[in-house]
Amino acid sequence: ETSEYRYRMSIMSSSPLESSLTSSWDSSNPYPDIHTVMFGYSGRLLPYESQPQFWSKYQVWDWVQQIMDMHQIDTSSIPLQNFDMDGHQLCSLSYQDFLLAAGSVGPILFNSLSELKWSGNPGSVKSLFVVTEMCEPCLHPVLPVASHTPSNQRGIHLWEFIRDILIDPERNPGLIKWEDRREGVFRFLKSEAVAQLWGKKKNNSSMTYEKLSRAMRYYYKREILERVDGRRLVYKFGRNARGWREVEK
DNA sequence: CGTTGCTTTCCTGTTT
DNA sequence: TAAACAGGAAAGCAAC
Repeated sequence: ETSEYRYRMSIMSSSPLESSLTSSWDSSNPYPDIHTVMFGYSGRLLPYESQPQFWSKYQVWDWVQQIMDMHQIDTSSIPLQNFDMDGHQLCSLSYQDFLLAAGSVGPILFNSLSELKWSGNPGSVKSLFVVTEMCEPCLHPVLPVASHTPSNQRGIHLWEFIRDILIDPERNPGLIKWEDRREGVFRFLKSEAVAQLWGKKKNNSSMTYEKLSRAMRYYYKREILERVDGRRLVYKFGRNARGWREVEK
């Protein structure tokens, strides 16, 4: 497994991906550890680790955003809703489909996907072993998703929506990151993307971080959130926020 | 129908 | 300077 590991690392180190990842991971830490470089945010598995046709729709989003980052394109310049699909659907898109979905960015995404289709790692037993060894969520399994994704209850609250993205790193496409897991401190990495996703949930295509953050500020009074001063895009769960701790119930 | 809770929208001003 | 932060004010809306 050592050779495969070195192979992976050499790919990662020589690509623009590394700088893209480390800069958005934590600007205060110039020396990201192996875990960070290999798995990115929240210990999640990078979509590059498997074949695109098997990506979840969250991994598709992740891929789109990382390609945009690599090309220094603002994520908000294309409607991410157009990529609300899983890897299988993504792989069946034509060049024309990409043009329609992403305009001038379409060809970039199309070419990137074409490359991945050819060089995609089949996902061997060894790579799965490495993932199991290093993936934090595997060592500390989160509570069943069903208890947090209300199928019977209508109308999810914003803070629950944020929490559910955070506690399920597998599905968190680098949108929000824990700053201090135990204390419940977290930071928005892609504020506008989170707003779009929230808007999608509420069937509101005009949602922005500006408006989302106003709702977040209302949570301070209700002690669902606590203030974190001087740190942009950073929030902290308060005493009235439930279901975010690692050991809770 | 009216109330209530939770936003959503808009705004002006301040801070980073 | 752009992006966030702060809140007041008021509208929207679904549940009750």
